[in-house]
Amino acid sequence: MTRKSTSVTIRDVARQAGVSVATVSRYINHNAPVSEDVAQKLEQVMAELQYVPQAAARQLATRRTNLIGVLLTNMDNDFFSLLLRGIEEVVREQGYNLLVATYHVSNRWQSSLPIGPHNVDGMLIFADSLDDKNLAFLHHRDFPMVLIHRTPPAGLPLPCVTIENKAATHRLVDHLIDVHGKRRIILMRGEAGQEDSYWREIGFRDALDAHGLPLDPQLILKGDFDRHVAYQVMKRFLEQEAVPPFDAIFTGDDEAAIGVMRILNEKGIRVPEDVAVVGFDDMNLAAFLTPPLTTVRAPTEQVGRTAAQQLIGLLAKNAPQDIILLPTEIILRRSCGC
Amino acid sequence: MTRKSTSVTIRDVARQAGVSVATVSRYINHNAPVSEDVAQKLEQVMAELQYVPQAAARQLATRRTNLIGVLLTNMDNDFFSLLLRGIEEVVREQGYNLLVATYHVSNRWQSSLPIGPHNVDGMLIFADSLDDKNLAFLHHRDFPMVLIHRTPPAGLPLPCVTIENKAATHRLVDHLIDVHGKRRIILMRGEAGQEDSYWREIGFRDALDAHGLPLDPQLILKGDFDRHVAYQVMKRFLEQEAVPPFDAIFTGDDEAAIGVMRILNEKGIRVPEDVAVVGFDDMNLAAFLTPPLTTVRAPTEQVGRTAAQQLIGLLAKNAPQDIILLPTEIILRRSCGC
DNA sequence: TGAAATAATGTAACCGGTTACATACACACG
DNA sequence: CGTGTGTATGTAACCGGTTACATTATTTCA
Repeated sequence: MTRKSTSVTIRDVARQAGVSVATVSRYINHNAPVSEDVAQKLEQVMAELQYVPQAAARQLATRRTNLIGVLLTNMDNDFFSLLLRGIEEVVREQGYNLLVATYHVSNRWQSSLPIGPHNVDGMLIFADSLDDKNLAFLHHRDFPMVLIHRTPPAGLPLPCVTIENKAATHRLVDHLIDVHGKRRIILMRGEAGQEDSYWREIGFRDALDAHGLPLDPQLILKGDFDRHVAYQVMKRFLEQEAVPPFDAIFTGDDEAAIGVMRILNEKGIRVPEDVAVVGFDDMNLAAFLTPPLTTVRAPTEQVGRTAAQQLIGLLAKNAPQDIILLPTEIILRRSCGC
Repeated sequence: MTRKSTSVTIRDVARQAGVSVATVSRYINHNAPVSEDVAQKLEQVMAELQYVPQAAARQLATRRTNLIGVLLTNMDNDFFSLLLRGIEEVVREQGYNLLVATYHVSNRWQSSLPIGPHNVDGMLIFADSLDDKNLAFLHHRDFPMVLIHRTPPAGLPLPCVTIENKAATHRLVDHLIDVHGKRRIILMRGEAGQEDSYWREIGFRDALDAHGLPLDPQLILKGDFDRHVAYQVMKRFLEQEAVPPFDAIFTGDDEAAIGVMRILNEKGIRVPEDVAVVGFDDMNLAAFLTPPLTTVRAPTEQVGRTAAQQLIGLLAKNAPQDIILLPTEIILRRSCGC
C-alpha cells in the first residue's frame, strides 16, 4: 500500500465512483444537475475517501480565493478585539474566510504587501495601515476595498466606514463648558495623521470657538492614543516649572485617559473635583475606572460588521454606499463632574 | 489595448525580459543562481509590470500555503485580543500569513471545517474549538497542529501550550484562608468541559482539603467566564430564601469577577470588607476595578507567541515540546482584603 | 588538447481543481 | 420516422506558478 503520499484528489473520487472529474466537480458545486444514483454514489465515495477539495487548485481555476483580508496598523489595543469580532461574524456568515495582517505606512522595509489581489478577493483597510500610493494602485487595478476609520484620499472614490468624531467631541466639550463651567481644557491629540484624532481636534476647537474661548497652545499635548505615552506626557506637563492653569482634559481616547488618570492620581490631583477628565471610545474599561469615565461611545463592533457587509456587497457587484458615518453617543459618568 | 483582463503573469515577465519562465521563477525564489545582467533586467521588468506572483498558483505547485490557521471558540472577550496579538507577531516575523476562524464543537450544523489541510499549512486550536474526533482524524493525516489552553486527548500526542491553573488557584485560595481567615468560599465554575475551568476547580478543592475545610455544594455556582452570566447567577444566589453564609468568592476568571462585583455593589455588599472577591487572568481591566481585583496573571500574549513558535517549528520538522505549561503569578490587590 | 565538471538557462510536465465544448441518449412532435 | 429539444456526462484545455531533466557554454585539470 504505497500511497502516493499526497492527499486524495478529485480524480481519485471520480475513478472510485466510475464517473468523470467534471461530474464530481459539478456535484460538489451544485452548478449542473447530476442523476440521483450518481449523486448517492458520490456522496458515499467522498465520505469514504474523506475528500476535501484543495483550496489552492480551486482558487487558481476560478480566480477567486474566498478570502477577505483585514489590514490593521497593529493589535495593541482591545479596540481591535471588538472590530475583528464584528468583521469575523459577517465574513463567516457569508461563507468567506478571514486573513488578518498588520502593516503600517511607516514599514518602509517591507517590500510587498502581505495581502492584496494575489491573495484575497477584497480587503478591509484600517486607518493608516496603507498609504495613498498603494491605495491608488490597488484601486486602479479594480481591487475591492473598504476603508475603516479613514476617508478616501482625494480622487479615490473608495467606500469607507467610520464614526462621527467631530460633532460628538463638540458636544462633549460643550458639556464641560456649559454644565461644569470649565474654561481651560487640555487637548490631548492622537497620533499625527490619524483621522479620528484630526476630527476630534476640529470638534474640540469648534466648541471652544463657539463659546468664544481661546485655545492656549500650552494646553495642547500629544497622547498618541496610548496609555503609557499619555502618562509620560502628562507627567512632564505637570512637572514643568510653571504649570499653566487647567481645569479639564479631553484625552483623545480612553486609553490615553487611563494614563492621564493614573498620573493625576499619583500627583494627588482629584478627578473630577480638581480637574475633569473625558475620553473617547467607551471601551470595556471605561465604566470601571475610578471615577467612571465620561466618554463617547463608538460602535466599534458595528463598524466592523458594516465594513465587512459593504465589502462583500462589492464582491457581489453591488454598488456600495460612499461614506458611512456611524453615530456616536455621549456617555456621562463621574469623571467630568456629573 | 485590449488587455486579457486578468493580471500579469510570470510568462509576461519572462517574455518582456527575454528569458524563460523557469529563470524568472528561480530569480524570484532565489533557489538557483542567475547571471547579474538577467537579474537586473528582471528587477526592472518586474517593477515596470508591477508583477506579484499569484499565491494560489504557487500554493498548488509547491503544496504549501504559507498560511497558519487559528481556530477560536468565539471572539467575545478581550482575552482573544491578547492571544491573537502574540500569535500574529510570530507568524508575521516568520513570513507566514494568518487565517482566523471561529468554530465550536457544538456547531453541528457546520458540515466541514473552515480551515484544515486543504487550506493552511498548520493550525492553532484554542480550547474546545475542535472535538476529539476531528483532532484524531487530522493527526492521523499528519497535519501539524498545536493546542492552546487544552491538553491533548488520550492517545493523541499533540503538542500543546497552556498555563498553570491548578497551583496558582491553590495558592490564591491558600491566601484567602491563611491571610484573610476566609472559611466559606464560593467556587464559580467556567463552562463545562473547559480545561482551565477544570484545573482551577481542582486547585480550589485541593486548597480546601489541605486546610481541612469542607466544600459546601451550595457554594458551587456556574459563571461561564462571562460577566453577564456571572451577574445573573450571583443575583439569583443572593435572592434565595435562605442565603448560605459565605465570606469570599473565587470567580473563575476576571470577566465573571466583573459581573459578581457589580451585583454585590448593587446589593450593598462591600468588597472586601464583607466579602473577598478574586479572579483569574489579570486582564487589562482588573487593576481598574473598584476595588482593584486580586487575581492570577496569565501570560496570554506569551501563550500565543509560544504556540505559534511551536507550530512553525513543527512545519520545519523540528520535534516539538510535548506540553508547555507557562507559569502564572498571583497578583494581590485590594479585592481580597490586602 | 580533450574529458570532465560547473554554471546558466530552456522545455515541458505537473500541481488539482473548473468549465467550454462535444457527445450520447431520451423523449416530444409534426 | 426524422428532427428538435433537453438532460446527463465525458474530454481536454486552462488557471499560473514550480521544478526535473535536458542543453549549452565555460572553466578546470590530467
